[in-house]
Amino acid sequence: MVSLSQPAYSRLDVEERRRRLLEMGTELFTRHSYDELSMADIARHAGISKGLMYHYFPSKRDYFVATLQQAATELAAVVEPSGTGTPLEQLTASVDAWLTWIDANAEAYAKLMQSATSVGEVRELIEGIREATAQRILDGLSPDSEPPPAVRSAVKGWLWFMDGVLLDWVAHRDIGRSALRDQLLGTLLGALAAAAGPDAAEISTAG
Amino acid sequence: MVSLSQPAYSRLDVEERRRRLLEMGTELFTRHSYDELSMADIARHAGISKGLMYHYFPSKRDYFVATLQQAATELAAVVEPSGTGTPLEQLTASVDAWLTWIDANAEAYAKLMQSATSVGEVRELIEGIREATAQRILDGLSPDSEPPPAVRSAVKGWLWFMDGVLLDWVAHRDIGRSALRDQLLGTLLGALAAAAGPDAAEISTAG
DNA sequence: TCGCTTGTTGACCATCGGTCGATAACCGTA
DNA sequence: TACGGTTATCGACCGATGGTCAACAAGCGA
Repeated sequence: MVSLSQPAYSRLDVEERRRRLLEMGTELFTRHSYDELSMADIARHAGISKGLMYHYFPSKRDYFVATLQQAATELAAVVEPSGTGTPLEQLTASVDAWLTWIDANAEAYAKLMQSATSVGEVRELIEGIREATAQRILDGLSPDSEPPPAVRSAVKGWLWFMDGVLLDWVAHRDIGRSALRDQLLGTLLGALAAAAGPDAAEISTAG
Repeated sequence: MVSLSQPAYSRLDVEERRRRLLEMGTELFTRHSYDELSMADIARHAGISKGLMYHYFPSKRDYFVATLQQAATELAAVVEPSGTGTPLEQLTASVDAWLTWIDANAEAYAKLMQSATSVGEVRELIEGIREATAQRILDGLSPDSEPPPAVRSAVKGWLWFMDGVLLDWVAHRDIGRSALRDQLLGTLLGALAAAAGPDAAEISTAG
């Protein structure tokens, strides 16, 4: 009477299990915030024991970050400049791709930005992206020389500007995508002009 | 032998105790991050029991937010526009005051921004400040009419720009305060120009 | 000196992230 | 079909944390 014909659980291939857990995680974490979910919750939701979660992911944070990795790499590929055209053209294309992606994944983007609230790793991840992007832009501006502090500051700040505008955008949705792209790029030029000093303000509009 | 002449603890007036706890908190939280400190730690540091902490503050988050309140109101008063002069002059003064405050409290500012990482309430607090500030600026731009989406977006994004630039500033400290102020204001003008459309870019430099 | 008010304590609880030895499902082999 | 080894999986357990609460006692007024 004790032994049932059906096994108490089914063994899955490691990669298969891992894949399922990640898939489920991406969905769970877009619906609930990081600390709304306990590992016990997640495990229960997956129909496995909590211990097994830790067999596949060393920590809750690791699990969370891993669920973002997929979207992150996909996103990085999209924004990656083509390598052809002037730096400004490349940047325009990148921003355009970036906006298109967010347009389609607004919820995920907002959730990501908000999740920086709970998970320090995400903040570092975002900060890392900003840093790398800033470096690319600065390289495009002056490939060889060290940029003046004001220019570095302007580019860095502009990336914050983008996130602020984009969060506003996904919240309101009352601006066209191409108009927004032009506005973003225009602001970068304005910021660079301001960085060059008030006397040089006409530089940005002259070119 | 059991009873000592000295009492085991001393009773303090409620407001006095609360004041001390807040004062100690502001100092503790600028040295350690939110989740580096447990309530037990804090209580031990204050020489009281953990239970008493919860007698004065309903939760750890509440305690944390309360410690920020003091600095936040002080800061709001500093940045509050004088009410005299043109909107641009008022804004200039506000930014200047803002930079001066950060110059003196760089550590606290960076810590605050970073602590948004751990405590959702702080993020909401910052977001609330941005919202209110944006409204003030928009009122200064066009007191009566609803601003166009692009303008609202530009102002909102500029406030993010500020935080990005300021974090960069406190990290590097390689820009003069007045130069930075001019750069910030110049960027706002550039952002507004970009919001008005690429054709109207000369507006910002014409004035 | 007594008794009341209430600031204060310390034991206690649920939950969380995380660990680990035991168990049993599945596969290769005979 | 039975067996044995591999290892995916379980579930009991741990220390720490945020939070609760009944009981205690410091200080004050009568």
